[in-house]
Amino acid sequence: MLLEIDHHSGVPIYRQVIEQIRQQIMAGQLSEGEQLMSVRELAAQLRVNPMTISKAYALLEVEGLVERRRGVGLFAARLRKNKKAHTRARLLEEVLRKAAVTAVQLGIPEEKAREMLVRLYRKYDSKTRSHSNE
Amino acid sequence: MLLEIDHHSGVPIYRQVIEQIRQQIMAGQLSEGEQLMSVRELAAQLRVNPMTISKAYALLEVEGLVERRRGVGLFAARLRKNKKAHTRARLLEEVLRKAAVTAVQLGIPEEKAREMLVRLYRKYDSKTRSHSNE
DNA sequence: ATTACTGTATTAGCTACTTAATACAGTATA
DNA sequence: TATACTGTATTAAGTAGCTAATACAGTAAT
Repeated sequence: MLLEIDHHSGVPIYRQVIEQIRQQIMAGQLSEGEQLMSVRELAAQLRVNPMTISKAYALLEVEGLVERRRGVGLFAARLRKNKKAHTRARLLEEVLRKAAVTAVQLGIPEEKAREMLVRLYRKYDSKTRSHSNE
Repeated sequence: MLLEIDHHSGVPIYRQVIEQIRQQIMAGQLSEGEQLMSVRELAAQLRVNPMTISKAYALLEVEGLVERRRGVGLFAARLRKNKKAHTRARLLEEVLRKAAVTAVQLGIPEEKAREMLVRLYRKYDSKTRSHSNE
């Protein structure tokens, strides 16, 4: 498991941890049931206080993405395929909802909003593919 | 000009002011060149410190949506139609970009993201229409 | 110049959030 | 029980952001 923290981005450390672990789980890079690095281990790697990691883990558990077992460790939750797809859809819906509200408020036609999304999707999709070959 | 502030939403007052005025300008409810309420007037109406309003106005000017003239007042900017459309597109693109990145990261197909956007758009579009008849 | 409006720079206090230090608690193994 | 790992509750310090009080500055009309 590789995480990178940008201490100068302004984004809180615990949120960076959450986002990166969430994506690794959602993208299948972390197998279900697999044990994650311990609080202290990850804290040492990132040169950060253990409580900061513990907080990130706690919020990931609320999301249902990991299971914490005191004295044992932290494990990627075993999600049903349905659950996994559902979680993905929920995460996407959050951001798409904001976009939809904005479009409606500004009086931008559905078609134009749709085209803009597709253009942006393809832009980032191609970026991702090129990165995966590095 | 009618604004409503929710002091308990957690959203800073100045941002609530910005968002509501921005929307009123973008939706054409505020004519171009029209004078807006003065800093002190709006501050009194919202029972807020004048500097809070001034800050909101300052940021709206950076966006190019209003013009401040010290000693005179604040006016809705005279935007070319192109400029107006451009501003709208920029505002929408900001939120759509986040959605596109999320969709790509989660491996959600373009088609599904597009369908979800359309569904949400229609949902909020119909809500807006029904409200305008109240 | 005076008056009465406009907006604003500075400063300070408050609050919420983030992070960290410490001490504590659960589990597994010998 | 002893040890060595796990995670965690409490507390406090630091920081950033928001709001407000005050005094200041520009404009217009008298």
